[in-house]
Amino acid sequence: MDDGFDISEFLPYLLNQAADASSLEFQRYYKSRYGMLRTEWRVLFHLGRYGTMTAKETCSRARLHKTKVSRAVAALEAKRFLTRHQMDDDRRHENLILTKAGRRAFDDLAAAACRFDAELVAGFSKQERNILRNCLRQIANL
Amino acid sequence: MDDGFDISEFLPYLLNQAADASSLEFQRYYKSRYGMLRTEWRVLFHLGRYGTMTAKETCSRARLHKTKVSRAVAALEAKRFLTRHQMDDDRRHENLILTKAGRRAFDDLAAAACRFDAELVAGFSKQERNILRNCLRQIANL
DNA sequence: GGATATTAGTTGTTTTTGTAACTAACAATA
DNA sequence: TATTGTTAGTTACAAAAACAACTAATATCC
Repeated sequence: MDDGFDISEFLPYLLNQAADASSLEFQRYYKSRYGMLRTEWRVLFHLGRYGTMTAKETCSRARLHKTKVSRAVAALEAKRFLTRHQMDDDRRHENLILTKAGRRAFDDLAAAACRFDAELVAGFSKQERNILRNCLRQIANL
Repeated sequence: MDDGFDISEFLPYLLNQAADASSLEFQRYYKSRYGMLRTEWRVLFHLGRYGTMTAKETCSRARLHKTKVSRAVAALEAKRFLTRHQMDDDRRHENLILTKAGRRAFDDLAAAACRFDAELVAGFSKQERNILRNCLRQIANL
């Protein structure tokens, strides 16, 4: 039964620990600065990065359940970070559009993310960085 | 402001997506098979891998808050996967010891973890695997 | 056109987590 | 030996997540 596999090297375990550790500081940043929750940041991030889209599209892109997105959108709307625009051809769809304030928040958070990211990979070589991100993208099916 | 950093490459984002994706199947396994929660698996994992220890030690090793560990230990005890043994020299400490059933569950889950892990890294070279795990360990401060 | 099925999104209810306050055992100090 | 402080662990309550049931708009099929 012992084929030399050490459970402490279990990838999901390492990934979860690394994800938690790496998110901590940034989480504090958007939480204290904008009172945002994780899911709200995720939605803002996708709208800021990929542009206007519907809630449905946000779900599949961000891999979030529709109830989570629904509540995050409501929260971002309450903060005046986005507005909803019902489509005429199908009134079930509503496009989510960032406001000026939403865009500003995204820009600020993206800049902060850039700084945090640089810190995280500071100790890694160019090659390590590339391999790391490539592997992660593959594991995440991104 | 645009220094060429693409937020979709943000490490905490990739890490969280990869962690979620990689944990999914395994989570289903221990949930359906043993009705275990994530934190319970974590505690079982540390006791199985590193042997008998107190709840406190489990907290720091697994990086879990004491309330989470307290509840997980209670749940594992209810499942008869571990027993508590109060220490005579300091009755605040209680050692957590896996039962036969607890050991069996750990062995089974460790074997399953091994299989899942192999699947996850199947597409990666030896070098990629090493770099990936090394980077993750560093990011997680493990 | 009207019944039925789908789809986008919301709301309500139950679990699980996070935070803070608590108890019990021990330690240190006057 | 009372007083104060610290530590291990639990419990109570508030916040957040997960899951299921719901509404409203549209599409499909008869």
